[in-house]
Amino acid sequence: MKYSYEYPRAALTVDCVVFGLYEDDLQILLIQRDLPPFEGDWALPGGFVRLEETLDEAALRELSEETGLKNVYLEQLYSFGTVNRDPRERVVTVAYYALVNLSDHRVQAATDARNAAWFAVDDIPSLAFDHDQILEMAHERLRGKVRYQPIGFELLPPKFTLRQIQHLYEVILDRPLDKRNFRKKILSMGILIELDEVETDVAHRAARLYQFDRRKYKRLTKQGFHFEI
Amino acid sequence: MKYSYEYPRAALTVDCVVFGLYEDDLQILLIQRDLPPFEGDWALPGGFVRLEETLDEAALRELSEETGLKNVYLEQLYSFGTVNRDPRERVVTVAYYALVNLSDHRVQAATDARNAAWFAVDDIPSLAFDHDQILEMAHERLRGKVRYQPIGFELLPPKFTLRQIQHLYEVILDRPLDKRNFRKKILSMGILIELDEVETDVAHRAARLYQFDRRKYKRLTKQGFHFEI
DNA sequence: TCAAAAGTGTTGCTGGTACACCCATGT
DNA sequence: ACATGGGTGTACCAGCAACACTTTTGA
Repeated sequence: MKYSYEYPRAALTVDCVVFGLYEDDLQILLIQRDLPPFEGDWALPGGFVRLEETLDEAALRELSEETGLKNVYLEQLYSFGTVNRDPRERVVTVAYYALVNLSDHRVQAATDARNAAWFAVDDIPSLAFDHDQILEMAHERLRGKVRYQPIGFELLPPKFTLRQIQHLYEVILDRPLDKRNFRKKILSMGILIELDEVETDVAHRAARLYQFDRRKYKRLTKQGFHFEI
Repeated sequence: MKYSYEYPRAALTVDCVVFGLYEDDLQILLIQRDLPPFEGDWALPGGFVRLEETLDEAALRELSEETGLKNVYLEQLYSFGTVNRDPRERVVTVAYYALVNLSDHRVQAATDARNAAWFAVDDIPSLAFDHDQILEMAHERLRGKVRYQPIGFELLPPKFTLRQIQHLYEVILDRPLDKRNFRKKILSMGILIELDEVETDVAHRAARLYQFDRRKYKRLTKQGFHFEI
């Protein structure tokens, strides 16, 4: 009890909704709490903001500490400040969402190490605090933003097939897309690099691999190009 | 100095970017600071969050206290938490933006009472703290959101002409729109109520007045309708 | 040879854009 | 009568949606 202030202060935390794509599911990463309140319940990874770090830094640090994840796409979502969202005292949280590529196996291993687990977004246990609400908003934001910003690529490995991107959009937008129209559209944007490689270890015709061309995307954007699915 | 905690805590504030439309300009409301730091500089209205109020409540309270504004459209923008954004100590701010209807003359009067003033967004003095950056983000958000959510009406009086809406969009989007196409589009959405009234006190043919039909908009939205200019 | 997914074009329709003149009203 | 903005329709074009079959590959 060494830090005193003239007026009472809320505690400040960050929480992260981490999305990953695993086979046919959009998943999120949860941590099982080992302390009250909500002991044993699942919660979003997160923790207190330190005085010497920015909000973004706090979110990245907590992610790394609690889940081992690094180099993820991270974006601020919203700040939640209901008076009684934490039963102990007033806590305001700045929520973030992150997109990670699950097919990178090191990521999987890193998260296995702790009391963290992946859950399909449409099969989530009830969460601690107001984390259900945070998750809901993050999911909505992802569904919205994925359509007009090329953030979907963050959920895929660096080299991917057209089928994989289409599948990603189908899972996130929760509706089927026409194969030919989808290919026509995404290729016509000119933001994919067609590689001289095909996928391996598949029991059928191997599909061509592509890469997202970030430089070209930025260049086009400056010229008024607008990504949209 | 009566409130002590085990770990140091950042102070938490809210700040509001208040937009209004006045003739040919999109304007924002600023407060002149009468205390250091940045004494005499212009800043966004805002202040400390109290423990017994939510973030939204804090923003509404500060707006009311500092500018007299009530019943405004308010939406959370982003939280700013750079370590040294306030030279005194660590302060994290949750920024909001508000849209007000300036033609309501009581609003004008209320804001005249204090050291507050309206500035055209493209002629803003340099602001205290990181408020330039907050303003920039709010402006961007407004430009983006006005196109796919019917928030523009918040800047107009309850009864308005088609010319006024079009002008609003031209000012915010900063480009001219075709009169016939604009009218066709906005009327075809079916979210305007055509009144049996026309504007008064104009030195030419009076234009018909319309009202935004919130109920109908909500109904249509539930049926999958998507507003877009 | 079978199973599985890759890859590929055309047509119709919808909705956006471009564009100019007459009308109503107040001064 | 004139100045000012109100109000209106059409033609073209681009881009979206719907739709099915052949090819490649590994098992």
